[in-house]
Amino acid sequence: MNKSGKNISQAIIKRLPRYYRFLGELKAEGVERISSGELSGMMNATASQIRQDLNNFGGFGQQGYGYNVDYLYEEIGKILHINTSHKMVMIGAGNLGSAICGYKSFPRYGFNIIAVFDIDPKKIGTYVHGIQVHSMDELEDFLEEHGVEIVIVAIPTDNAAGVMKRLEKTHIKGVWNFAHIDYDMPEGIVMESVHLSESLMILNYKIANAEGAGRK
Amino acid sequence: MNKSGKNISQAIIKRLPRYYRFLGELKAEGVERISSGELSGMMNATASQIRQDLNNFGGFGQQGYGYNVDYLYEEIGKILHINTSHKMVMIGAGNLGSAICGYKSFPRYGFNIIAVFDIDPKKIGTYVHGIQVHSMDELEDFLEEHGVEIVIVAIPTDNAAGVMKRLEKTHIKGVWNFAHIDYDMPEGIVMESVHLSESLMILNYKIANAEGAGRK
DNA sequence: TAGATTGTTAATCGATTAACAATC
DNA sequence: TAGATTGTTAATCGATTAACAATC
Repeated sequence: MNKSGKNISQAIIKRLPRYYRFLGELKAEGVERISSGELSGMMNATASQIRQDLNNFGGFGQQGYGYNVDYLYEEIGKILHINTSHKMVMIGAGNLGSAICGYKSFPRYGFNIIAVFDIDPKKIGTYVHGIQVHSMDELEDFLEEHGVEIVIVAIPTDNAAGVMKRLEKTHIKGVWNFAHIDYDMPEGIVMESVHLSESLMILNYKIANAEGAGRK
Repeated sequence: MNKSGKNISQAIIKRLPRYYRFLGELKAEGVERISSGELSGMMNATASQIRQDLNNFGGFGQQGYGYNVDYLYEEIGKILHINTSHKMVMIGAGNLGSAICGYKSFPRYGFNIIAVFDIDPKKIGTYVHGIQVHSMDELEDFLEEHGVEIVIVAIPTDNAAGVMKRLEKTHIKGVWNFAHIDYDMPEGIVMESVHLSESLMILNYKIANAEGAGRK
């Protein structure tokens, strides 16, 4: 899990994928080694924070040398459990659900959406980016049968709580939620939400309160 | 701006839209007043934090009574500058861009996407959820002419840096970015990013390291 | 008035940054 | 070896929580 069994803070977890992205870019550019100081310049973070963060998981660097890019990329990938296969299904064949089904880079990281579910009878049996749309009636059986790990929820708010209630009784491990809802999943099921409209509101706040927003 | 001109932390800003959402729900249910204690129960936050957060912007409550739901909803809406009209354009007529153009709730909050831009000549002149697709050649002129405030960027990573470079020379106020890129915008342009794949990686990490993930 | 609950100050907790000894 | 840079401990900073006087 991590170096000493100690708990990793949310703040650190959120930074891990960003480290992974930057290291991936360095790797692609053929950079062999990097110091925390150099990374800090690229990432708008202190070198100290980078070293602290990484040391929660292990001593990946070498004094006097820095970090080997390929190795560190690999190790963070392991921490994030990337490149092991993850079975997912999408609930909701609307605009957003379809768009996510079309994400080209997901399979590359081992994230495979193997089915879509929708309540609209007209959509059932059709295909979304090559993935078949099933009836919501089949949901629980399908999840069980295929050992689905992650369910993506991309449906309107009104139906969200009902779907969550169904999901909490299944053996899935995580919900990736795009509905405008908070929901307390039971222990054993993790939920990560993307609240798009909240993100837009934050942007809006920042625009209104930007340095010098009053001037000009 | 805020009560005393003091700086509002990122942590607080991120919570504001969530308060707004919960208050909107209470309002819809016809709840008239709520105490920080009750809200705290609903929102998984301490009553103390709620009162602290709100008091950065003003004394919206009343001792012995709590907060009037309608009034507080209204006030947070003002803080977030919701319900004033915001002109936006979308860059990228792909799956994600189209999906966001189809978001029904945006116009309700004053967010209006008035044009889409794409590099694909085949898409130019077509419509995405009723919004016309323009050539990228017209971008700068269009932004200037219509006084566009926010640009949504939903394009592949490869093209993102080039587009950001063009945007930083315009008079827009904010970028809502879905591309897998970080970019330092000049002062006066705010950027808020939604990194979907990072969110999925975080979910993945949490699943792997969930309490009892090792057991069963 | 008495009870409730805010607004706000003080205490605590946690996360970030700085410093430096260890070591490649 | 000397120089560089990590890993890690200590210091600082900021955010959260607790406490309570103010007041409706």
